[in-house]
Amino acid sequence: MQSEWRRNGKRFQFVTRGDAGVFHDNNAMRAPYGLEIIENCLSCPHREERLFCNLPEPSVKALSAITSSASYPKGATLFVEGQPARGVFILCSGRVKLSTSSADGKTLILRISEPGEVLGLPATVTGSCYELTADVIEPAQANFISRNEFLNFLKENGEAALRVAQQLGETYHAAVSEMRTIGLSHSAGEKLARFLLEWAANYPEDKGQIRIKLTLTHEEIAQMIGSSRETVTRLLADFRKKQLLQVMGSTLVIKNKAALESIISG
Amino acid sequence: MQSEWRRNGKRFQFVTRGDAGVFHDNNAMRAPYGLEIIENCLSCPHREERLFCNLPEPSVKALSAITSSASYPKGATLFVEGQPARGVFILCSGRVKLSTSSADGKTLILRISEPGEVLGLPATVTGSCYELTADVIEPAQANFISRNEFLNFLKENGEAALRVAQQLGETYHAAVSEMRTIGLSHSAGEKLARFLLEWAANYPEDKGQIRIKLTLTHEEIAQMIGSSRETVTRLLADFRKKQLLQVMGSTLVIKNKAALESIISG
DNA sequence: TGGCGTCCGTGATACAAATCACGATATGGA
DNA sequence: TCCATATCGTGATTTGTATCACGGACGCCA
Repeated sequence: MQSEWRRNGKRFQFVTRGDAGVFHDNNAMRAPYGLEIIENCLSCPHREERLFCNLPEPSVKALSAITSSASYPKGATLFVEGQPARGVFILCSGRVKLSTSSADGKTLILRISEPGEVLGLPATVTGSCYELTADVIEPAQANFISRNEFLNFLKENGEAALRVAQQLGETYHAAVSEMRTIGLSHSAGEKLARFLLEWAANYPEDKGQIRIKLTLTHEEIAQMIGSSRETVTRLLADFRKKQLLQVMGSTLVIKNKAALESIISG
Repeated sequence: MQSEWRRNGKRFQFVTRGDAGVFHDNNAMRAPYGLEIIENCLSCPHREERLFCNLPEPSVKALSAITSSASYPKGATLFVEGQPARGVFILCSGRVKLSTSSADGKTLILRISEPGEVLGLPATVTGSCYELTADVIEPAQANFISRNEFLNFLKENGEAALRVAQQLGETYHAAVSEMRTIGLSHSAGEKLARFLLEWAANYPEDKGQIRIKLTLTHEEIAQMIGSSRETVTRLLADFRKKQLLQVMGSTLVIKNKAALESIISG
């Protein structure tokens, strides 16, 4: 199995060993991203955390038998939009960017996946093509399960199938949420405020202030809210000037949550 | 069970008989939308079409035992965004608009549901709140299954759970597709072209021409592509002037599909 | 150490599209 | 049939923000 892809004007080549593939950029004169099969792991720290927590013991064993773990460096690509679904990736560590892009190179990021999430699930269960591209933005370790084995497993384990349905429901929920920030805003400022508040929802609040970690470039933020890099820069500067937030490296402190919320109300 | 909601400045009251509820607008001085339990139907024409086609016979029986059918007039609301999920609606006939709206009344339509689709599925399986509002735009008949009974059914019927997962995957796919039209376009014209082509994908092509039925107001189209009513009117007029399409009442003929596609690309 | 690539900051400019405002048509219920 | 309401069509105006252009800061590697 070997094929080529184009994305953002760069040429990509698909390299696979076993079933878990990884893409590398042929234009960059570097060694191909290493793909290292670590083990048939039973002990991923997130194995039981979300998708298959508390499954009956036989199911867990059956699952681990078909799972293979691999690690991916920053910049690696788990799968590409439009490519027939090979299977699912259960993210154990690191972070992965899920995006789609148009013919002219514009990119829309739908989601930054955290450890514990399952990537490629919708396409795998429906048997269609991956609808998004998954790029590693922080060195990641992931468990791969091929489509056939995964579907067979689900057929045998009704409980797991229900879990999968739930995970899909949550994924959909997140997508709708993302659509709201992009589609219901009158201005870019509103979009950015919505984005920051949603991002902050995962962090604890301490008397009106929230410290959040935002390891994204302005460019990437722009791609998440559907605006340009420059406006993101300007808006962040603006928010800082208005004492709404504070930036120290990759950590961002929301100083005035209420004011941010009032931006999205009008 | 009785409660009130606010949406777009109007007051709604929730009326339920059995488990299938319907909302009506108290400001309109009309009789409440009728909710008429027709039968515990085994014979919905779409029962077997999508979600539960070819299930083993006992499963079908179990399903029909917990299903109740009702009909809803135009303007009725099956469920409202933010309301705890009561169950799923399997649409037998008619069409339903799925939307979300912001505090200031702006509305984003995510999808127009056709017969055979299952509404409220994501929220029901995850046990959260409906993330969208479902309004009937063409008189509809739908089968309702309450959350508890539906989940129990899924636990007992692994095959059905898998089917549900697939349906959810397709729903997600459609959502991503919608995001692309809204998020990846540079201009409103591009969005409209994307929307029309996607809509036309369900209709047969006859030597470059496609006749599609588009029973949506300009306002609604605007809410689907995230722009204003006026620009939709202007753009449609523009497209007609350029011989890209032709409008006769609620049917729309795409005369030059290639040209529409070229709008998207550049 | 010097070069190179990526990322951030900021000005000037142009243009698309939201908004406002109004009239013309359709539509549907009493 | 007639009136009320929804929907459409179009002009004038204004504003937000994409885009272009450039310079500076920083990290990385030869």
